[in-house]
Amino acid sequence: MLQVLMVAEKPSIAEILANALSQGSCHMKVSRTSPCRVYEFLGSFRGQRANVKVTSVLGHVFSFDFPQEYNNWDSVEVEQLFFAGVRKVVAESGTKVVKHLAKEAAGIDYLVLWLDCDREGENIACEVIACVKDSMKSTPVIQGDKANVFRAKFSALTTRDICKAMENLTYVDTNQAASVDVRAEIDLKVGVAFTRFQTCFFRDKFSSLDSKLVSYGPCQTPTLGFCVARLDEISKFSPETFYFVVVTVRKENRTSKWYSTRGKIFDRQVANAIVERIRSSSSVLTGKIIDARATKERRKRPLPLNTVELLKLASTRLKMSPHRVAQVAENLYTQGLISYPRTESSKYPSSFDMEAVLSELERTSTWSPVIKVFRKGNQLNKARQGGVDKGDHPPITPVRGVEKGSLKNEEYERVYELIVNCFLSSIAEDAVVAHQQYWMSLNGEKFVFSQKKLVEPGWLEFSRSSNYLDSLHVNSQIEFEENESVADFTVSLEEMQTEPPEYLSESDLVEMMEKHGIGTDASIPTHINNIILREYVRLSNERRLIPTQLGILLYRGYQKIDPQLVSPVVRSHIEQEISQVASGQVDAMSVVEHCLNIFWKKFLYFREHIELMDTLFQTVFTSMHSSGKNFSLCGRCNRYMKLIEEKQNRLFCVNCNDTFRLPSGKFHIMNGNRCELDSFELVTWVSTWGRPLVICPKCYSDSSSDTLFSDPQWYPGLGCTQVSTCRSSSCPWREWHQSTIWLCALCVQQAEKTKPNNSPGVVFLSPRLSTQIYCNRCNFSLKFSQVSVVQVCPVEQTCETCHSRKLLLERLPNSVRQTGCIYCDSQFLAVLTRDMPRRTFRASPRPFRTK
DNA sequence: GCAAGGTC
Repeated sequence: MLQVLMVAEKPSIAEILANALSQGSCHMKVSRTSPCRVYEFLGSFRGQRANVKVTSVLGHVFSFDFPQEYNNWDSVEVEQLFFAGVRKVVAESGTKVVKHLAKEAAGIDYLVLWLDCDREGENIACEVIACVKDSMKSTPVIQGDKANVFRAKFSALTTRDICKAMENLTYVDTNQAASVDVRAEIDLKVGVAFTRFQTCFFRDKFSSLDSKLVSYGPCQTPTLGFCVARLDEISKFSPETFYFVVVTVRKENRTSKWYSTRGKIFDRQVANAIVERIRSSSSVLTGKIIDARATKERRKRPLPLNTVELLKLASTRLKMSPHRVAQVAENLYTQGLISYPRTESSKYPSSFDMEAVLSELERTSTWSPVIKVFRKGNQLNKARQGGVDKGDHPPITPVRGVEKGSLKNEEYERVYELIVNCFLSSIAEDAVVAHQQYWMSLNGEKFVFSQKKLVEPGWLEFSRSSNYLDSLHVNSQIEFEENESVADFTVSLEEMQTEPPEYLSESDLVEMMEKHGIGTDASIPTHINNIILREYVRLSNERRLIPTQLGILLYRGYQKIDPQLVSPVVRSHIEQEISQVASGQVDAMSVVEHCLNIFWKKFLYFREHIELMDTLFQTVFTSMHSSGKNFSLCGRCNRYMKLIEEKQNRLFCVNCNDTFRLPSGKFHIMNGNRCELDSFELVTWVSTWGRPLVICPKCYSDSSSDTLFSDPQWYPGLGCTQVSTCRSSSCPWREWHQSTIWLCALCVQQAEKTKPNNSPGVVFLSPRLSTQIYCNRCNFSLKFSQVSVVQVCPVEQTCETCHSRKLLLERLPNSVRQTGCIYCDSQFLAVLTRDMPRRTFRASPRPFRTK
């Protein structure tokens, strides 16, 4: 019997496929180790009996990365990244998948690939082939008569569509797959190179720039660009005052507002003159209706829904972030309730069965009244002209009818409802609005009054943009007749101001990104999220994107150096080149080389002119040179270094132009005590949680970056006195280290309970008052009573049970000497009492020095 | 530590 393996892009689709293809007769193979489920059934393949297995991957199995040696930021020249040979590595989510596929493909005759029908899908298809090539019965052949690897292309997860795809198997499109690799390599190299360079350049330069990463990306940066460009429009705007001459008419207890046909008047004097002229009329003033006109206006029904439109609508109407909407829609899709939610098409294919969707909805009690209304008022229209069929997937529509309240939560309900409403709107009749207008002449001035009324609601009945609908539901129209005289009115001036454009809304941004080809419909939400996370923009309560200072500076900097870097045009250009690879017109290698060559040159230019951006940063972010106060002495040049107290505390030597990172907390100067190793002046560090400790800024800075918390020799807070980095035996502060005992039991207990990442403090014997023990992190503190001399025994004499260092005591009054462990020896515990008051310590503070 | 693209 033939052995056939089918692979989908995600587990949920594998399940749907298996059920559809086996008519529900498949069974799930249970395996704890597999990352993805496997379904099995007996069926047929190409006319033969076959044992069919259906499983999946979890998106991409591989991703591109630099070889290990390129990962060191300090040793790799950034420019070299452009010439590095990148390799495909197993992606984090793919580690188990590789083995899983190889195992399931053992001995199969045929492989059928059911990945999503886009370029990424073709690329993943190739990844799957790479994983199974050594397991299949014979070498994979992906084309021609001898092919044993096929591609199934489906556009909806209905049984009908799935079976149709099965009957029309095609081949993997390697050109499309290659185009994805091209994009990946270019994005990786360009993004990483610019990001590393910018980050390193600015990080240690500006004290108040506490962002760790100053990233650049071919998608995220142009996205930021859109937001700042709008800010520019807003700041360039200068408001203007304008006036309307208004006549308020009362008739049968109702008022109507009539506007002068002159429209906006920007000159106040002119506007006043007009009002005065009417008011000062010598005769009794009456107006006369000189014209009445009724017209009808068609409001076209919306186009069928695609992803971008869904993201926009959900942001404006449901106030949901694009990121969240994408997640919810994806879920509705995998539950089989809506069609594939990532599509660019806004035109139903000719085969699309609207009636089937309608009757599916009609089966539910929630939607059946709505469908009834629909059938009564609407012909089953073909959707409006003007949509495009991108050939990927059909527009987003409901697939199954769902009762209200049966979905996971409110968000799901609302997104589903939006999709149903959009579907109904798209196939309903156009709406018709009656437009009634009257003209009146008053002392030579002409005024117009207009009112609208919804005559045929059409699609508006299903659209939830109720604001618009409400505005049309006027109680009743006010009517006038031609030649009618109007006597009861007042004339006034209405003052208004032109308004600046608003910050970009999420919905606007999504639209602009789509228009310029920035990101895919699946990744647009991620990019928006990204620039928020990096603090280049922030999201206002009205879901508008407001650039931050950092975002603005970056944008302006790129504009000064190379405006193309923030321009969407570059991305579009790359996309075009890639499309040529996808269609097989150009080979992948030459496009990679061509594009990287361009960006390499851009990089060199950018690096050469970075001071243009630097100047901008200097105006806003405080430079190290001008901030901070003179503090302790540099061990190299013996001049004062500046202490900069920000999120990340630092000491900066203006003379050596070097930065030393300090832990968080407060610092005091020590009177001239120097580190024996590097001559840097020692400082006292008072952390927010514990006791003061002495540290050497240089030793700390050097050690803190590469020391692991798991190293028992290093616990933050141990200060200069810790063993692993300080090799000086004559340093007087080594005494501190010599008095350390072991980890604080209370901290350890606490860490086990709550935050395992927080390393515990260390208990040590007070060097000043040798009858006290305290922890440098928590407020744990002990005091000896009836003991005269206490010392910490040498390192070699540790407790066999708990590894803490033993203490030497001399008991009063007989001066009996004994050694033991404070944690394990009961006789020790007897002379220890808990020392409640928390002591504070200060190492001879003195006034700050000045230059 | 860094991109963008899948999906979890």
